[in-house]
Amino acid sequence: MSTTPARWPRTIVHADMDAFYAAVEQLDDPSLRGKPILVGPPSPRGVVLTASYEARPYGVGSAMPMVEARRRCPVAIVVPPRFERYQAMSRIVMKVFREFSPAVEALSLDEAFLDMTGSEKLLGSPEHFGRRLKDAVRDATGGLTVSVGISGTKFVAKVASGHVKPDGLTIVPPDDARAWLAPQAVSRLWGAGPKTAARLEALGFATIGDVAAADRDALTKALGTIGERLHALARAEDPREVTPSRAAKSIGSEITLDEDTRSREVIAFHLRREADKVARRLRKAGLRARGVRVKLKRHDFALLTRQRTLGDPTDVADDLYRAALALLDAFGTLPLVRLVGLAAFDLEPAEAGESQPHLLEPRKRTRDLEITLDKLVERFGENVVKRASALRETRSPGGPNLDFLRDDRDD
DNA sequence: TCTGGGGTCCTGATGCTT
DNA sequence: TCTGAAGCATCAGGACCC
Repeated sequence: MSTTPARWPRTIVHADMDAFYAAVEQLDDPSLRGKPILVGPPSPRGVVLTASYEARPYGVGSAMPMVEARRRCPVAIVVPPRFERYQAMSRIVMKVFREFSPAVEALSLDEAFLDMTGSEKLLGSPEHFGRRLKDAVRDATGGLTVSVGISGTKFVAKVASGHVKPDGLTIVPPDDARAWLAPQAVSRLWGAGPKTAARLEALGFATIGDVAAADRDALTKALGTIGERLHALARAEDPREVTPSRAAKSIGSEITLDEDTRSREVIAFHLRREADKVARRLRKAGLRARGVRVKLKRHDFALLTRQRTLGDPTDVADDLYRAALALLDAFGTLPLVRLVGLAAFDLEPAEAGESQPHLLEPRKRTRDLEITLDKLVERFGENVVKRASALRETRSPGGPNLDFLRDDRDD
């Protein structure tokens, strides 16, 4: 075994903040420290985004329905998410990462890969720069901890960062990677979710070592290309590079309704709001879309989608909304739905200037701003607007229930 | 337990073009 | 002009990740 990075073909670090949203809340509010907290929306159909480590012994975790999490952990304090605050803290963390390597690939707000290949002369052994990275994050954030995995590939580094949590540091020399992975469950393979893991287990593969030892062609025949990929990962073969930035391929927004509906008017009302949000984000990103996709989730959780290519690329809410209405017709008789979503895809850069909010043509801004309460009532009818407003009021009690009507600012 | 919202990638079916 | 094959693009759905 060698932990001397000079002998490593590549040195990849995966850094994963510990219970990030919950940790930020505990950092900002000392009264929450040391207590079980659940970060998640107060909506009756919400799920837990992050549970603090104090809450986890009660059997709660991410993606668990909030109702169930509160049943399991009645003493937990529920905190609504503050994404702007998490984004601000994430920028601080990513800045620390970039002080260690110019090649930082953010996977989400709270985790990133760093390519540290060749940095051993400057920063010493993986143990040494791993500890320095953790200390730097703690100092820059005022106390947040990060778990770090270091190995020769992205996949092994990622599994390693999750090996000891919170505040862990796990180093897996490339020569040891395959043996280190071998006893772990197949569900730890990147790309093997519940369905694929169940199929692997049905085929007799319980551990990553079992997959590594399998015949590649047989695995590919049984599972398709995913089988080939999992076989390579299980053998610690992962040539993917750390890529600092990737262009977005789609921008979408969706909302789970507090009550299921089959009303075209109510669904159209929500599509209008999602179109406004998506258009605003397109302009902020300096992008226009060539395609629009509408997503409906049925009451039984089956997903239905319809998409179309637009004649001209757009970043205007009205264009997205018109396309969405046409797609709504393409569904035919509407089922009982619980979620309404709209996404823009086939993105391309907007022409210079048009992406800047302050440079938008007055006519274009007027087109987005023209959705006033009167227009909504005219378009959907008073009852629909009242119903949608009432639903919103139940989600944001006390708040101005139609504030989104003015929400055209490019924040 | 009863399931969010943001995405990416893959697959099979279908339709268009050559 | 018609037909079939091949290649490509588009669409809908599924699985996955954080």
